[in-house]
Amino acid sequence: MLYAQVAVNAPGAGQRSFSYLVPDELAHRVRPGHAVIVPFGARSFQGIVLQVTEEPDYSGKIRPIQSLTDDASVLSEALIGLGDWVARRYQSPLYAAYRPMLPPAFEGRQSVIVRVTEEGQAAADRASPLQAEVLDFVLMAGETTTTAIRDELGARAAREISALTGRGYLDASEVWERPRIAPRFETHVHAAIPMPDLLPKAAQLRACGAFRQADGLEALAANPGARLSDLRRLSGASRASWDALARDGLITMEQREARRDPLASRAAGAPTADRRLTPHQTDAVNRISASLTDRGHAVFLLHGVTGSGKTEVYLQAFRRVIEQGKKGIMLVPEIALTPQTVNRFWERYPGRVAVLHSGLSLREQYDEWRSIQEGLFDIVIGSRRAVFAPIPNVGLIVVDEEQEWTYKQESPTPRYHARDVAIERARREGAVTVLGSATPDVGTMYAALRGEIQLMELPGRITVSDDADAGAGWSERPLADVEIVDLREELLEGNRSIFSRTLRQAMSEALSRGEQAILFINRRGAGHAVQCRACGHTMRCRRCTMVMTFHADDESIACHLCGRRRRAPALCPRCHRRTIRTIGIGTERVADDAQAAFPDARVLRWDRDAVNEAHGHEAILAEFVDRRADILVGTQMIAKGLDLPAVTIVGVVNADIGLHTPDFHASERVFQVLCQVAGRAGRGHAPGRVIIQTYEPENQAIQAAAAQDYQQFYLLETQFRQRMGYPPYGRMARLICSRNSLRDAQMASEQLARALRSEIRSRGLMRTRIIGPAPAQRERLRGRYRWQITILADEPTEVLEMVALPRGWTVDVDPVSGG
DNA sequence: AGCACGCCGACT
DNA sequence: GTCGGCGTGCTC
Repeated sequence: MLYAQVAVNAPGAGQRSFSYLVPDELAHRVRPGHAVIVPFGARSFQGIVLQVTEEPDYSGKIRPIQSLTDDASVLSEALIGLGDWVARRYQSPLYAAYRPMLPPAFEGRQSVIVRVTEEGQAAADRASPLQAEVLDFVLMAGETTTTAIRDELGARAAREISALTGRGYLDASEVWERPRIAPRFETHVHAAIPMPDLLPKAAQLRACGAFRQADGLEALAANPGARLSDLRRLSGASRASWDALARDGLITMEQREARRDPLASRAAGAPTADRRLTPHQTDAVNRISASLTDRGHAVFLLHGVTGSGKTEVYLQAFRRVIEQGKKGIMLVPEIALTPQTVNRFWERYPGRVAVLHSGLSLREQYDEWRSIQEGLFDIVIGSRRAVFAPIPNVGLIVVDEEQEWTYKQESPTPRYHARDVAIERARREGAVTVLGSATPDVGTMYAALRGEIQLMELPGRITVSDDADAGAGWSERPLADVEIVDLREELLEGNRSIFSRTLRQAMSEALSRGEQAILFINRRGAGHAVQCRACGHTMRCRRCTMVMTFHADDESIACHLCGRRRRAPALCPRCHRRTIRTIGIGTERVADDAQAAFPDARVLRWDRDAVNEAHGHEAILAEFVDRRADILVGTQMIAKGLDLPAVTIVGVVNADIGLHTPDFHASERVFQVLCQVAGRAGRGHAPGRVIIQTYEPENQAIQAAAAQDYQQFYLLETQFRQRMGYPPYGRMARLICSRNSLRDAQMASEQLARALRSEIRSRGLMRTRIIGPAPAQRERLRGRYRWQITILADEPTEVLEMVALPRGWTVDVDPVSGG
């Protein structure tokens, strides 16, 4: 007898796998990685076979697997092991850990088919009016589904179904609807007789009066192996004629899987040549390459400022990987914001790069996934989920801008960090990981300084010359010149504008030279909170208690957490005076003020709102790159890896925003984003200038960013982290409980905190701390109250496994934001 | 989803 | 004492 260990997609299946009997008729087909349907409690669910054994792993009753949904394996052995690690590390349900690895649209829908029984046909008078209505409906339809009953007769009627099945009046059976996206096949036609015989045979058929078949054979002679649909269009021969040709043994038809290639529209020209490397780049490529060959896994941190040539190192490292017959994964923080990186990969390796992202249609995602699994691509580029790409034979995983928090999945579970998963996956598959950053995550640098990660520095910025006469080469460029402007002094001297005199003058000089400027704000939305100047009341979301943001375009206020939107009030709801104003600054306000200050300049706004309304990222970006705008106003998005040579001035409108959020990463984030923004200036031949405006010029994160001094920041920040016991000096896990009432949330979290503390005391764990309970950073979310407990420990997972987590709690291991 | 189990208050 | 409501945990 064969038994299968299955990860079941059922709520409450938890972190365990379940044993099932493999029915004899499936014995030779069920393998690890296959998708199955299994009974679980009263219903059946989809599952993934993790292991097939001869002995059961469970002593209770074992039920058989119901069916196999796909003959192809959806998960490799390596990914099965990785999913187990993800579930443990991030305390997620087992099946959930596999979900990001599965093909798009994998999960089918269960539907229940109902039929009226003989008993039910005679029972109309014994049922309630509502039940009789249901019976009538089902009887009329002959056979229907519970969803159809709900749609036609309403939810109340649908609730009667179980009563009716219980009394034997209805017969219910479950079916699994095929996943909406199944592989699409298309028919290709081949000649079954020698090619030179085709045309004579066609003439012969024509002589017998089979004109259509003759036309078909002629078309086939000109296009051997073509798709049936194309041949039908070319020849005019119907499907019946082709079937006749096949029946007579003149042709054969082959079913081939049809694919749509999302990159197909891009011209596949000759690949671009590798650029000449600096000595530091050469050294980096060689070190990566050397560890590829010795099969041991290695992790590198490639530390270099923006413009130091990290991408070229990745590109040439991938070449070494491909030369060894292996493949690679390239992770980027957000695919829509890094079109230039994607293009460089595509141009260097035309036709061999797959792109995985949510912008594709489901069908495209599915096709891409299948092609990757079959090994048709050498490199997969994508955002965090691509770390789970079904690529066989991984040799290298690159995590570009590894400090970005978009690599952390916040919800739904599994709340994984793609950088850490990348390292683990590479370790399991004997591959190399390269983390790249200008401002590495404090934890990554800490690991590098401890020798767990090999550090490679790319000092300086380089300019690549593609001048053919001079030969492709490079030269060093200075970093931008950064200065801090104290906004308090501006205010004292009567300047109430958002532009300091320094920034205004620098911008006007740059614009008069025909250069471009960027204005950066560390947040999105129009003029921020809405506040009454008379009584100080601020408009907050009733469900989330978040400050609501004013949007000038439709005079509305919106909660950026739950999306609730309403008209901006004209009167203060508290004191009923007409003294409502917006406070803070948003992109709209900055764009308006910039336009007023520089009336001749063309101002362009780039933030999530502008992108959603008008055109896509690439369109807005192209407008600026093509010099159809002079000033670009934007949020974090403009800080990402854009190459904008004509920008010579970058103004940070208010560097303080974000410094005071209740999250231990606050300084690190401000430092990182300021460094990134500073890197935008002077990427061309003209020198760049960065002006950071702040009310807090003595802040050390701002000073370190202005000095572009990573080391200074690192030393400062690690002192703080060590003093507080924050990561990387120990790891963190956050537990959040969400309840309908404040009292429940508070009581539940106090109870759990007590249980955890007593557990820790009785085991004598000295290096484990429980912080809280406290209201979560977002105390109210979607109408529920949220409280949190924070665990600091060397291995928070161990602490979590000591106490069974009650219902209604979520766990975030290695959180990157405050609850 | 549907069932078993245990806890608590209302009744015989 | 028993009955039953309901919250909680379990389903290979």
